[in-house]
Amino acid sequence: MGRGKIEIKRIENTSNRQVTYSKRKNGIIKKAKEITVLCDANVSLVIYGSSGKMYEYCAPKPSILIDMLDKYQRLSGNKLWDAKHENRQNEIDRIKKENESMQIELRHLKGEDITSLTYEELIGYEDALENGLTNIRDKKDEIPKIMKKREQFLEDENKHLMLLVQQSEMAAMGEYQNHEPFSFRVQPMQPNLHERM
Amino acid sequence: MGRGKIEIKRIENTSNRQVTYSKRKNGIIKKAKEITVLCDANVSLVIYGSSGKMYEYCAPKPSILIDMLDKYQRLSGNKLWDAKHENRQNEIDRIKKENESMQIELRHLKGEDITSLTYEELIGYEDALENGLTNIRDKKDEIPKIMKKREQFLEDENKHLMLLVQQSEMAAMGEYQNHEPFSFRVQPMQPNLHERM
DNA sequence: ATCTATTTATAAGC
DNA sequence: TGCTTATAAATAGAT
Repeated sequence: MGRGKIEIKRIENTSNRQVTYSKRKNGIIKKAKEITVLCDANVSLVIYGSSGKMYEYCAPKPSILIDMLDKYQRLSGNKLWDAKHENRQNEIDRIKKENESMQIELRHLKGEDITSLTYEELIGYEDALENGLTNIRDKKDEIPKIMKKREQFLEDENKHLMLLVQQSEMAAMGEYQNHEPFSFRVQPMQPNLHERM
Repeated sequence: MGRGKIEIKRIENTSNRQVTYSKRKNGIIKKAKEITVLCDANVSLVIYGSSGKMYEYCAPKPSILIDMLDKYQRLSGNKLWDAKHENRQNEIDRIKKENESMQIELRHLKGEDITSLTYEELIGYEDALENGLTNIRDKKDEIPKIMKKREQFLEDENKHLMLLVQQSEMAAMGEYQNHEPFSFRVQPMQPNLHERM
């Protein structure tokens, strides 16, 4: 419809294509709006020109779009975002299962809900608990030793500092006598000593 | 465009509205296809007539609808299904966190990764493990008792069955002599005895 | 963008 | 629905 008839095939001339795109896009949007009011239909319309990021959209209300598409999915059987969701749902299911089994294991280790366990399972848990207990106790027993060591270091550090203080005082007295500047820094011998045990 | 001009407002006559809907729907779809070919644009189009469940859809390929809408979301800032997804994502995050902390706890209970634990935490785990161990051992120790009990029952049952067998044999001999039918069923005394311990 | 000659879409009728 | 046709709308090409 226009000065000349055109074939329905890609318009090769770029600027022509752009112009036609723009005109027809408006036309479609207009039609969409018209059918919406004339026949109280719901229309969702999204158009992208190849020429970039332009898009247009039209519906009775934007907020309905999602509902329309939902409906579309249900009626057509075509999956839109459901496909995307499935993965997530699978992930959720998987994690939930993992979660549940861990919860059960934790409860069992705490000696809860063990009525249904077999003798073999009980032995397994017993071993695990004994093992854990051994490890925890070993670690726990290490700590007093570390503390003792630390105490020793602190004592040594104290002595060292005392010495430095004495030197400092002597130096200050010397400076007072000689009017010569003299300074130094107090450095801990064990800089990492205060880290967590 | 037609024999007469019409105002763009709801067509009150129902059958007229239906006809117009149908015609214009086809028109829009045609236009959508045309612009797709002419300007290599992407068009998604979903239409619902109020009159029911009818819908139509058009795009270069159905499969890209989802991508188009994704793009639309990103470009327009309008959230379509993202809103729906957010909930799920939150759920995943929440569960994952839960999962992780359980995993850590399990490892700690097994005596792994305990280097960073404080003395107090170690004591906590020690208590928990001792407690669990007590419970598990109690349960474990119960089992031989139950087995003994079960044995006893089985022995009793055996005796009972022996008796019945004897009676049966005697009855059979009687039947042989009297030619009178005589039957009964052997029932266990403890029907639930074979359940899991 | 704006203008028109033309093509297209479609309202009304059957 | 489908077909027809007079007419309204859309738009291709030019400005």
